[in-house]
Amino acid sequence: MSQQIQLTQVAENVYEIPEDEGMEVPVRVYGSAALVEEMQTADDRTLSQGRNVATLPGIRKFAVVLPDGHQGYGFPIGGVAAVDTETGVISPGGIGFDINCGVRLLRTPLTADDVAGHEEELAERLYETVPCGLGKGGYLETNMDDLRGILDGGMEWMREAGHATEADLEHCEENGRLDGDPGKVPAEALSRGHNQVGSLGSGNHFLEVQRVADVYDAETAAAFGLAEDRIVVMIHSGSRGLGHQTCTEYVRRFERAFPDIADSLPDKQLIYAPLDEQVAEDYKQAMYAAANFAWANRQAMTQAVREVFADLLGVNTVELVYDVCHNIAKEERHRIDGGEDTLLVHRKGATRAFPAGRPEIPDAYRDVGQPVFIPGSMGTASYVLCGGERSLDLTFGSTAHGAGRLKSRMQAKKEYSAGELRRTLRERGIYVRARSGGTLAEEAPGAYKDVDEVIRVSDALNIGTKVARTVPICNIKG
DNA sequence: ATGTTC
Repeated sequence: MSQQIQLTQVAENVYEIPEDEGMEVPVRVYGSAALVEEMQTADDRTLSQGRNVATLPGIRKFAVVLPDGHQGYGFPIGGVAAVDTETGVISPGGIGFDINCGVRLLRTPLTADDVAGHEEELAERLYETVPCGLGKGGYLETNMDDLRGILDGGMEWMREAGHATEADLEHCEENGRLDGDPGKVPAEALSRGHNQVGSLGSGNHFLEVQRVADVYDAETAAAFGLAEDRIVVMIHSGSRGLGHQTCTEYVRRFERAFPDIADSLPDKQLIYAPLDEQVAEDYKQAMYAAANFAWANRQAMTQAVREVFADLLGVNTVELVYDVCHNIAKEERHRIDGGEDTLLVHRKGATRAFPAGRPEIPDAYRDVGQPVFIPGSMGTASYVLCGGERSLDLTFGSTAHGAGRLKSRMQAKKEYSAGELRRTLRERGIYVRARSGGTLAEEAPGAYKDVDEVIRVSDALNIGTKVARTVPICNIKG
């Protein structure tokens, strides 16, 4: 059924779908031969979706598919589309249903020896303290007024309410706040979100206690406050039901407002709104408000982690290294063909990876480069990278966001058994506490690409360079 | 990803 897309190799780890009829720009695909081959298997729509993205009005330079690219709603997950802010469009599929899904890393003063023997207890306490899985309940109790404050203020509201420090804000992309309008968030999204502040969610979301197993770049690691054997905590979560409902409703609004656009698309899921339309601006404002919610959510879980580490291990200095978004669109200045332009950069399953010097990077890291966190699949390694010097030229300042799914959730559920996975992990000293066995099977390492390979490509291309590798000690998930 | 199927 699916038509085979022809790729041309242009350099080591760099491939291209040449521009042809209907495309505004070519598609750049970054990956090793093995990773690119996985995108070319029968019925895989990653590359045809990449090609569809290249037809978007106002898209500049090239559509990007990253080494972890796999098929998603309309757009590939692991993709970047940068559009002109005047002639371009905004597309919910280029941002993702989980608005401002992202990853934050916390560092503790502990080493592996300090937590030895406490692994299971730690997993249990974290599991009890951070609501996970589908449905209602968050670590933080919030009413509707609080929710509006969160949607407007993000991490700033959290600080004013006593749930975040100034240092937390300073170590967050955008300082944990974008200028959105809570009034543009659909009422149903509000009702789904108001009691989910500080909740993990399901699927590939997790909270993991990790040990820094390898350091590749000691100087940069030191700048990030990391060293070998140090205990860190990684949180991967997003905007829960609120972001999902916001995306769903604006997809519907766009379809209704622009039936002619909907009819003309190569894929219905590519639906977009021209940026000069009011509904495009409304979606952007709602998306930024939902992004603020996601930051508050990750911050609330950070407070839960602090509570557990203080109670259980007497540790009162759990500090935020950084917090990255991997499902968002932001206006940024980029150089194309010698000129500098303001572009709306859609990153879906793509992490901003700005090199040293960019004004967006917080003071603490500006001379080094932006920290980037890339979780592997459950039970494998995760990576800390640093924004690379070539990222602005190759990927609009972006790199991958994870291992990248290889098998569908349904296929994984058929192939793997939760009990066996739990046993295998435990034999390796990793405690996994999950609310649902189904989720465990869906997230089996075999369902994902090889994260080491994804990282190797990012490092070799110098879009995000290797700083450290972390391995799990205990993991909680929905 | 998701009150996992409007």
